[in-house]
Amino acid sequence: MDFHNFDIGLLVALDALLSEKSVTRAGQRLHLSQPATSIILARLRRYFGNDLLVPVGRKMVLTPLAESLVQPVRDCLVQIQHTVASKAQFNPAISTRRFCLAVSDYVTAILISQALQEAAREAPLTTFELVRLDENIEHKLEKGQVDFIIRPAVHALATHPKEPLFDDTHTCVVWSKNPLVGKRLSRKQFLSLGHVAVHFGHAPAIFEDWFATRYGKIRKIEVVTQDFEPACRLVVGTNRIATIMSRMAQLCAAYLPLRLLPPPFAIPKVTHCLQWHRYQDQDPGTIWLRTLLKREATKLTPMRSHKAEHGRRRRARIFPKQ
DNA sequence: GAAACCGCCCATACGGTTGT
DNA sequence: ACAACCGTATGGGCGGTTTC
Repeated sequence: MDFHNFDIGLLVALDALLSEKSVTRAGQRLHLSQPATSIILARLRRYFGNDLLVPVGRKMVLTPLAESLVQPVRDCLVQIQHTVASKAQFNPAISTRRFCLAVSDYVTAILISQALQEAAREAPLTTFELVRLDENIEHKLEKGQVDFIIRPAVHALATHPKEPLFDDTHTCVVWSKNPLVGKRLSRKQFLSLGHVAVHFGHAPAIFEDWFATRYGKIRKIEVVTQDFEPACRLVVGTNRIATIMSRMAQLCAAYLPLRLLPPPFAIPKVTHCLQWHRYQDQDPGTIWLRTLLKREATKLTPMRSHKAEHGRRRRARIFPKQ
């Protein structure tokens, strides 16, 4: 193939220039000086026979040709990045690779903490970065800045592969000394209490979304937090209630004065799935971590529905263990 | 309102460094 | 030795702010 002196360095610089729309900022991103970046821009202009970036007042704007290059150039770089990674051998025993996972505190608590213990045994030199499920997370996956996203399957992207990991139900959480709630929770009580809601940046947690769609804004949401664990802490010492994933509720109840109650609504089970970039589908390192996460997920105890749980407790009272 | 000033940004000239 | 690339210094354009 003849690229007429167009090398991958120019492609990386073009990507920086197109996304930053500034020679100075592109230079900072490329760890080059502004003049060096300006010369690269001049080379790109000669190559394409187009100004690419033109000054409008104090800003630089993209020409139509440059606009048309933004996504193809990005796709091309992501594909190169993943191709290079997939060609490299992955040996867990000696790999120093860094994996970036976008997860909630809930997934970290119930799955990732265990999975990383196993990873430390199999691949002691690998490192991990856990990032929040913020509004840019899909963009970060597209750009190759995040290797995996673990979140409810209903939020998964259709454009990238995914695999279900585990199911969970919802549980209502109140302070153990909450005087307004007994052993059971009625719909009337649920609606009369102040609520602690969980929102991940721009998006509400799956229960909040489900409830709002079904019943509208009929709850008193008194506190909004970004994670599940703080939601549990924020009901302690108050008459508030939080509705969160059951495994997280059980974990928190082990060290916080909480009472767990079945929700007075039939909330559907939530399937959490693992998602990765389509270009990483054959990457040996990604396959290793996918396999490990899937294996750890199967070790999670299956969640009983609350109806079954009630029945089990009743049977336990009737037929106590000897 | 106009001029002066300032800050930001880009392009160019020039010299140093590095690899072939 | 030469080419390629980089950084520093510098100049010019532009817009915003200040001063008169």
